[in-house]
This record gives sequence, structure tokens and C-alpha cells, in this order.
Amino acid sequence: MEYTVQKLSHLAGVSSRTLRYYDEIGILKPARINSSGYRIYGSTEVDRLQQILFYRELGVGLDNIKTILTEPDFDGLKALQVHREKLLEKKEQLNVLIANVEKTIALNEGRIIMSDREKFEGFKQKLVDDNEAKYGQEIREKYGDDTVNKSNQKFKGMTQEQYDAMTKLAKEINELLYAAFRTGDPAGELAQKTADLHRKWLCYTWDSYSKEAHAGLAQMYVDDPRFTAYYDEKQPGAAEFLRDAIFIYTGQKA
Amino acid sequence: MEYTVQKLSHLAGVSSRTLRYYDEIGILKPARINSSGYRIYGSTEVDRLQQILFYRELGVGLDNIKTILTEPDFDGLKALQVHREKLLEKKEQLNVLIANVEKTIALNEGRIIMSDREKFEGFKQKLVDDNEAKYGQEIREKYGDDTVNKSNQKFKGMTQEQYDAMTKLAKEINELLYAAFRTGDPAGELAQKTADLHRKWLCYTWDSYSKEAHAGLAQMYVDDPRFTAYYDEKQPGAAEFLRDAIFIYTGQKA
DNA sequence: TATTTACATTGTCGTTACGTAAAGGTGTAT
DNA sequence: ATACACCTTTACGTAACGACAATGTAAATA
Repeated sequence: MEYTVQKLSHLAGVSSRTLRYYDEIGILKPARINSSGYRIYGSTEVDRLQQILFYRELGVGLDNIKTILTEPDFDGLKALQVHREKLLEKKEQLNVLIANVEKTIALNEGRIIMSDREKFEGFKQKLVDDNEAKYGQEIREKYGDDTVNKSNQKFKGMTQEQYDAMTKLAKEINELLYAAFRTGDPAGELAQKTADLHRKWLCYTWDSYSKEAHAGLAQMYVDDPRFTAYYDEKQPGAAEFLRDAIFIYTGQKA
Repeated sequence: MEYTVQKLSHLAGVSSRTLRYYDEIGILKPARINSSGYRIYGSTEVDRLQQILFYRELGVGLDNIKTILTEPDFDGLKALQVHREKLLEKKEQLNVLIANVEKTIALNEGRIIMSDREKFEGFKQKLVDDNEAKYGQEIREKYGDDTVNKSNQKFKGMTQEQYDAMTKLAKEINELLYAAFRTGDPAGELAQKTADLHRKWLCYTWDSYSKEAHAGLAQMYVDDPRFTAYYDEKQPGAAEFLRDAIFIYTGQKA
């Protein structure tokens, strides 16, 4: 039995364009070309196309399918296992996406019916989540899961009053930082007051305070452009200045 | 605070190419262009970029993000809900893919250690699954879930002897069909014998036989190119011939 | 000050797996 | 003879950039 593109395409449930494309990329060549230049496929090609479609249904890329079908001693099983891993990864990513979207939807919907108290809880949760998404991996690598979890727990355990106080303190720190920056002296009184307030601010969420950790965080403010951006937003150089001040405050040598 | 492409890209954790692309598609224009033609971004643009990245993280397409951010009274919540539906669909597809890949892996792995008996069971299961994947929806729509499930159950309940007999019968039918086809007479003895054997073959899996269902199936052999291909593989026109023979056999008017 | 280095610009091609024309030749039925 | 279905190649479009190339500009250094 012989087939033209159209016939074979109907038979297999794919488009004729697909068959031409498969010819083009060399994954399925016709058995022969007739005198008019038509592609003619035989039963060998039908079988091969079925194999192709089988792997395609599994979401394997055409490039990989080509390898699987072309190399006779290729380990198709291993290829499938690798492919499976990829699919599982994709699934995980999708799950995270869905969770985030749902959380966002819930937050938005909640804006109408959530009580102030609940709103606040959700807001804190969102802050923690966002923070995790942004810095989670790096910070956890640096400080360890336990430290980070405790910090998050402490944050979520705060009352609204504590949270407001923390926010207010952060604002004060910022203002003080910019004032200190204008003095240009990280060892000066203003700068050292800023460093002290910063320590106090940290203690809202840190389970235990250490000068080393404080100095480490300060260095990160400079190293990580995303943190730098926060402090440099209104005053370029502020992040570096804060680090210098904290280094002096903690007795770290610069 | 003002940023060049590089600065902003570091700040936001995207590439400068991305920023140029976002400018190009009009989703994020720089605040101004300086005398050297450099793109200069301000804090307004930083905010907007953050919004863009937020939605991007959720997997929303740039086109949709553009709409969400541009139209001031656009319902972002509804967009997210629609998006959520899409994600869930994707997840479902992924789950099916993963299940199939795993089944295939299991089958392949099994080839080594499976006993002949287990091999046979797995093979039957695979045939049922493949059949479901190929024709499941249409057949279930046509005959109802109950009929199809019973058929599958009956098939899986077969012993190897029964299965072998069924396979042998199928082969006989094919040979008989081609012989009958050469007579050209669907009402002739050979063709009617073929139709009778076909009924017998069906009863291996059909819970109950009816002439209407038999004729319906015969018609489907002609209507569905994937079925047609099976019978027409060696002899074009065989599917149609078989239908005619069965119509006569069942007393259906053609 | 001259030169290097870092960064800016636009433009173009490549990526996946085809869909969708366009322009023109072929096969078959009426 | 003509209509109509089907074939061919060529080539642009898709999403969201990455990776060059060729060239201009700003800042740092010898």
C-alpha cells in the first residue's frame, strides 16, 4: 500500500505540512519520490510515523525522537526516564505557579471580605512568601534552613502592633541613613545610631543576634544588586555607606 | 534615581536584552532617551517592571501582561482566574503525559524480568490503553461508558488461549476478507462468511451482540480513516467492502 | 592624553513545531 | 476543455528572548 502526503496525513491524523516538515528535518523520509515530485510513503514509513507519534504524544522533542529512532542501539528506556524527570520538574514548577496564582487571587478576592486582622495575616504571609521566592535559596544556603524558618516564624508570629513598630523603625532607619550619608562619615554619631537601630530592627525577626551575622548581612546589601537597589533607590551609595557603618559598629575590619 | 539598561537589568535580575525587547514590544518604555541614545529608566519604570515580573512569574504571557497593565480598568483578578484555569489544564495534560511515560517505562523495564504470564497481562493492558487513547472518546460517545468498560474488562479477563484464538481469528478474517474482496461480491459466500467470522470475533469482547451495533461499527471502519487504514493497508477498498458485506449480513440497507 | 575596558546602540539570525498563504505544476472527473 | 482536488517549493509568522555582529560612547587607567 502506498500513500501520498494527504492520504498518510489523514491516516495518521496529522497535517500534510507536518509530513513535509518531518521530511525536511529528516525524521521521516518518503519511500520514494514519483516522476511528478510527489512524496510516496510505504508501510515502513507508516510504522515509523507511528513510532514518532508515540514518542511525540509523550511530549518528547522531535530532535530526541530522531535520536531514539535513528541510533539502533540507543537506550530508549533511559531517554524516557530522563524525559520523565523533566516532566516531573515541569509539574513541580506548574504547581508552584498555580499555588501562587491562587494565593494572589485569594488575596485580591479577600480585599473585599477580609477583616483587617485577616488582611494583615495574609499580608504578612505574602511578604514572607515573596521574600522566600526572591532570596530564599541564597539566604537558606548562607544561614541554613533552621535560622530562616525561625525568622519567618517569628515574623508571622508578630502582632500588628509589633509589625507596625517594625515598619516604623525601618522608616526611621532609612531617614537616619540618608541623614548620616550626607555627613559622609560612617564612624560618626548619626551613622552609628543608624547601625544600632538596624540591629534593633533585625532583632524583630532574628532569633539570636551576632555581630558576624549582622556584618554579613551588611555586606550582602552591597553584593546583591537587589538589596542594593532598596537602599540606593533614593540615595546612590547608601547601601555601601550602611555597610561601612555596620562594619565599624560590629568591629568588623573593612 | 536613574538607571541605564545594565543597571536596571542587574537590579531586577533580567538581561539587558530583555529590557530592550520590552521596549520594542512597548510593554516597558524608558523614561527618556539621553543625548547618546541610551535608555534611561526612572523609579516609575522600576515599579512597572516589578509588576511585569510579578505577572511573568505567574506564567502570564507578555501580551496579557501588557493588557493588564495598560488598561486601567482591566479586571486583573478575572485575568488571573482565567490564567489559573489554563494552568490547571496544563497540569492535567502533564499528569496524563507522566502517567503514560511511566507506564511505558514500566513496560520496558518489565520486559526483562516479567514472566510470560505477566508480560501477557501487561500487553493486554497496553492494548486497551492504546485503544483508549486512540478511539476512547469517540467510542465512548457512541456506545456509552458502560459498554466500553465492559468490553475492556472482558478483554482483560481473557486467558492467553482465548487471546491467541482471537488473534488467530482476526488473521483468518483478514485473509478471508481479501479473498472475498477479489470476488467483488459482498453478498457472495466468501464475503458473508467473513462477516460471520467478524461477528464471532466481536463477541470475544462484546458483552452483547446486536445487528445494529455490528453495522454501526462496520460503517465506522469506513468513516474513520484510522480504522480504514487498518483494513486498507494491504488492499485499498477492503474496508468499504467489509462494510457492504456486514450490511448485507445484518440486513442493514446500504 | 592615548588607550583600554566596559557599556551602549541597532540589526539580524536562531530557537520549536509547525500554520498559513502564495505561486505554480499535476491528476482526475465531468 | 475546464473545473477541482491535490501536489510542489518558498517563505513569513509564532513567544520570548539568546547570541552574535558592527559600531558608537563613557569611564578608567598608563
